[in-house]
Amino acid sequence: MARSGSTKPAGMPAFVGARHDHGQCVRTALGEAVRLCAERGARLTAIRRRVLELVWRSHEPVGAYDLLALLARDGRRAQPPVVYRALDFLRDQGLVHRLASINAYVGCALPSRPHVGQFLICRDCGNAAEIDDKRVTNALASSADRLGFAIGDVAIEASGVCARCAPGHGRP
Amino acid sequence: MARSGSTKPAGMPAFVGARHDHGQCVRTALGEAVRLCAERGARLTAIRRRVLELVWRSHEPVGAYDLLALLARDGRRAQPPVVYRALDFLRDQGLVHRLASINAYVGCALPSRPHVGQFLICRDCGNAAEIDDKRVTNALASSADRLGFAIGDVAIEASGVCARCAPGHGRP
DNA sequence: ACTGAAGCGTTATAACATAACAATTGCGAT
DNA sequence: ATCGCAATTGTTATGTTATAACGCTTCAGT
Repeated sequence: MARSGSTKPAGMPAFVGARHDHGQCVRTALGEAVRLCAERGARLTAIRRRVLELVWRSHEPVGAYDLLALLARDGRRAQPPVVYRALDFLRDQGLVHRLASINAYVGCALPSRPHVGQFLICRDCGNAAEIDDKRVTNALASSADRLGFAIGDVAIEASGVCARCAPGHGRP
Repeated sequence: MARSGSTKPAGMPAFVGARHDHGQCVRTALGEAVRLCAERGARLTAIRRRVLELVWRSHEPVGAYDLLALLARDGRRAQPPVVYRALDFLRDQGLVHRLASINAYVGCALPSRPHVGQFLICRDCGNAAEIDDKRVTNALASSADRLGFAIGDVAIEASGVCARCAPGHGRP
């Protein structure tokens, strides 16, 4: 969260506050997505864009079938493959991450450069914060290296309780 | 693998060789399990023990439904909850880890003390190596700490290609 | 032996994901 | 402009993983 009370800086803060300007999060994310896709010649079609918007509805990771239900509210009667394909595209573009430990998807806070997502997932509020601690990835890479293991994809996910939800922290 | 060609030391090597004495792995793992459960007053019942044995059939993580099929070969006509309950127990006891990224289960190489499992999963041979690099967990803990996030469970899983399966490495 | 708790068997269903193929759309080359 | 190819989307069906719920059995302590 933005514990300092500051508004969102350029890099998404780890845990956003309850009253952060989420519209700004969404605008930034969508803007970046449009820009990056254009740059790459990737087609951010209507449904892909819509799924990305829906993923960004909040900082709480959302399940594929939840997205399906949300699309249904739009009047679309989409089937599972529609959502999974959109998610695949968005993941390929680095716009969305999948959290394997909870089978859910979350918008990427740092889509412009490739990185290994590290997530802190609050069991209470459900929010997920993406961090990018190079010490973690470097250490893992070095261990793998020593074993001659060539790393492809990495999933680093910690579940626990965020500061805002910690006992003793009066809910702000 | 046991790159040095040594036999299995006290701590399981990261990637075991093709010709390692797997019987020894199993005996050690089962022995430890019996000892730890006795120590804790936890009941390693027949089915739990059998599931643990089956998980230890190889170093390749195994799916719950695969275990079900293996149990069926024993003549048991077990239903999914039977396997999941056994796995839950074994996980509670730290005897088995779940790999969220591939929905599979693997025997714990270091069951006697609690630890955060870190896994390298080979896409080619399917084997999973458990490592325990404190730099990784310390770095993650420190990042979480700085955010006031209290870590509960952690999943760290890297998929890639192990040394034995690497191109250019004549299969031994 | 009695009893309460833990474990197990069983049925049913929930939740997550993909295969396969048809229909449509976008888009460059002619 | 329109042809033809490739990418995208629609749709049906099914596969895979996991859990809820409830009754019966077994075990340990008294």
